[in-house]
Amino acid sequence: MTDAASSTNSWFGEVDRFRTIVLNEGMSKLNTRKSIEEMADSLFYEKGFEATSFADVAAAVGISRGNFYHHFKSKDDILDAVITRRMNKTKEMLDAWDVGATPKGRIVSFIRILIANQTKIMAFGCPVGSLTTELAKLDHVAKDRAAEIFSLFRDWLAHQFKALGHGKDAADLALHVLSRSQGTAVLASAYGDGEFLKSEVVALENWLETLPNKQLVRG
Amino acid sequence: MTDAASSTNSWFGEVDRFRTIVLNEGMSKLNTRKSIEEMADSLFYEKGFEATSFADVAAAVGISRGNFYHHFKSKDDILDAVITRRMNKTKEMLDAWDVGATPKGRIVSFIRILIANQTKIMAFGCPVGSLTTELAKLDHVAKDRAAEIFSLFRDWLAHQFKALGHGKDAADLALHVLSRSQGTAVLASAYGDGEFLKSEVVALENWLETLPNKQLVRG
DNA sequence: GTCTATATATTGATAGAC
DNA sequence: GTCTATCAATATATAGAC
Repeated sequence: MTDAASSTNSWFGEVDRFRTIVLNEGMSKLNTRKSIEEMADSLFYEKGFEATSFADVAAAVGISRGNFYHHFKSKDDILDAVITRRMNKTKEMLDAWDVGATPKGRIVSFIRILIANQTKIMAFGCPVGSLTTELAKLDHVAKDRAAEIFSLFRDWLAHQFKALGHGKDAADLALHVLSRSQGTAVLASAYGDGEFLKSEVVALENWLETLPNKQLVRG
Repeated sequence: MTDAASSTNSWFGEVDRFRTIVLNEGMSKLNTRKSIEEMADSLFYEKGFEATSFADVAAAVGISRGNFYHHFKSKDDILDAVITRRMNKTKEMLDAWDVGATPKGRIVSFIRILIANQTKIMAFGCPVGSLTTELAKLDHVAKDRAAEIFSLFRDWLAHQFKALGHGKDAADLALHVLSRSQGTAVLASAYGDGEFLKSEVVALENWLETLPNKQLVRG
């Protein structure tokens, strides 16, 4: 696990359904906005966007609801900030994976997100997949922006497959890996089944290993 | 497409984001409950459970909100009825697929749900996967009952794989097919990408075709 | 920048007339 | 069985004191 990865609270960490009040005492002014983004990120993931109210976020951060609107003008405004935050965290994580690894090793890093985040995924599913699905149902303006988080992974994966010599099929292979990981998250969450999650990770790594070896490019 | 399948409004039919009022004139009393179940089923699928209000369902059915509570005592009560309805519709569909087909042909029928329901899946995802994910986040008591819809498919698929001679791996293969279809639905919905959906269906059918041929049992 | 108080709309749910 | 009227709670959002 990289530092960039472990700092992303919506992807990592322990499940806590009883989080209530996190006091804001002594917090600098600028950091209040960051705190709101961080807690909204967690709550949107763990409760869903619709089911999370301003009161929930305000209570979790430890500020009043009124103060809230000094930092964000609407709920959609927070959603936008959360999506931006997730994109930045994702970029940090992918950048960290790029250091000192082979293309195949990087793809394995991606696959093993499922293992690293197993507890949260079994409780809340995938933060990206569940958000895009909810925003699709709401016909929300931010739906496409949320899908761009997927695109960060997709393009990064395609880049790795290109490095492995799958120039022509790289985009398809990237979407395939993304799709397999999404299905695993949905079922692991529905059943709370960690063994299934692990077995699908093994199956996906085996699939990767038995891909036709086009060529090996050090990247 | 079977009759049982095409009568399930939450799985089939055209996307209609502008459905508003469906008049209830001349409807018999007993059918009002059924109408509520049917509209709630559609709306829970298309808007999500949390985002669907009593007013939404009542307006769609064409009754007043007050009348609503004569048929259901709470929102959770409707959810329960919707889950029961979906389980019954699923059983009808699987029973229909059992008639006059080989085990492999039946599995193909399942895989091609993605094609048959492509329009709705691209707009709203999979009705089962999206509901279980939402209920998991809400920590809802009906979460496990919703997952039982998955189990109907899982057990039915496992039965087909057993008939194909995969006695030992039948359960794992069933979950794998379920997982692949879920991932396809999530990404097809996030991107609104029908070409990706079709290509994953082809890939899944190819996977099925290249499975080691254990034995062929007519079922 | 943060708070309390408040406005307004909508939520799930109830009471009682017809 | 269906309706109108209404409830209490909560939602997003605003106004203004400190």
